[in-house]
Amino acid sequence: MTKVEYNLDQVDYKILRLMQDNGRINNADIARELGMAPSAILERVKKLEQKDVILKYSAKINPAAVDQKLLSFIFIKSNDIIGEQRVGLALAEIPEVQEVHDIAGDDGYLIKVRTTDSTGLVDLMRNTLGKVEGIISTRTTIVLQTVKEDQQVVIPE
Amino acid sequence: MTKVEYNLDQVDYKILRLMQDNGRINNADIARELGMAPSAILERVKKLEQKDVILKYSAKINPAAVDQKLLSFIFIKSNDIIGEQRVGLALAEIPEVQEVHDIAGDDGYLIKVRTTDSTGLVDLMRNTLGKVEGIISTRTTIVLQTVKEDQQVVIPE
DNA sequence: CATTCTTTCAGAATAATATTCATAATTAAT
DNA sequence: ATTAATTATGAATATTATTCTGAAAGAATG
Repeated sequence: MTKVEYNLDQVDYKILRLMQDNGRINNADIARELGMAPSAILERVKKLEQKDVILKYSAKINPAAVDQKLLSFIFIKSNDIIGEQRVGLALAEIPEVQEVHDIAGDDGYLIKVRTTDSTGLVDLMRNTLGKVEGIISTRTTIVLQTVKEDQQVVIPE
Repeated sequence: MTKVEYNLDQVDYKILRLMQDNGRINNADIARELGMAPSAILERVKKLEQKDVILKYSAKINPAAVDQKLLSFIFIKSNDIIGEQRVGLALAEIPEVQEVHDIAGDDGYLIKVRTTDSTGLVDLMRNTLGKVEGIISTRTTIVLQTVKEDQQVVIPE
């Protein structure tokens, strides 16, 4: 348990807002936006990366373009002991599983899964989930339509 | 309803894999990786952006670093008619709401919300959700711990 | 306060990448 | 086959990234 101090200031927040919105914005543009030198921006961005404030950069790909049209959420009850997460880690290794959350109340997980279609989902549940030791039951929720989906976080001040 | 043809080939898939993993990878590096000229990569990437295969680039920010430590999922029952989504669109406008999915079965939505803490969640539910017309009921699920969270999509071939 | 230590920034110099464009190669269409 | 359309290359130029030195600003110390 390492308590981390982030100590971000107003300038950091501005940089984060810009980069959250456009992960490929360049230092020169950020510098222009904030009225600073590019070299100063570079230093700050590197620091933000090192402090794990910025965790990753990624291109968001249209799931339909790669034939992953079905989105589902599955509640999974497991026999994991509190704290450990044998099942959770096994679930996390499945490529179609985008998220694994340990949830309160149900000694279980909520996972988010993308497959080609319902057949792909059934296959995944049978062939992959079925082989994970410790799963007691599942309850699947199919998404008909996604109205919003991003990971933009609210940045203070 | 516009049926779109994406027509992606092996090279596109390789580019997508690289960019999904590192949204800031540069054309020169992709070119080296694929044994092509940087200018050719640039053209393809631009095309992928225009065809909405690549939807967005973004920096993933550590929620804890900006004091958004609590993640919750909320099922929301609404009186929206099938197809319309008055409530869904209203929910999508809330900055703390990262995702809004129209789900099968319950004439309702599943939303993903980040707040500072449980107090922030209660405030949001009272002050913001409470003002959305058409919400019949809610059921909240608190996330204790996240094991995995990304939007990496499985890319074929 | 003065001094030291630390952090952050600016600005210049250089390295690397992005972008453009004309041409060649490849692929698809008829 | 021939033409048309797409995609790639390679060179030239524009921009940006990166490094580095010194200055400025802040924090900590006595």
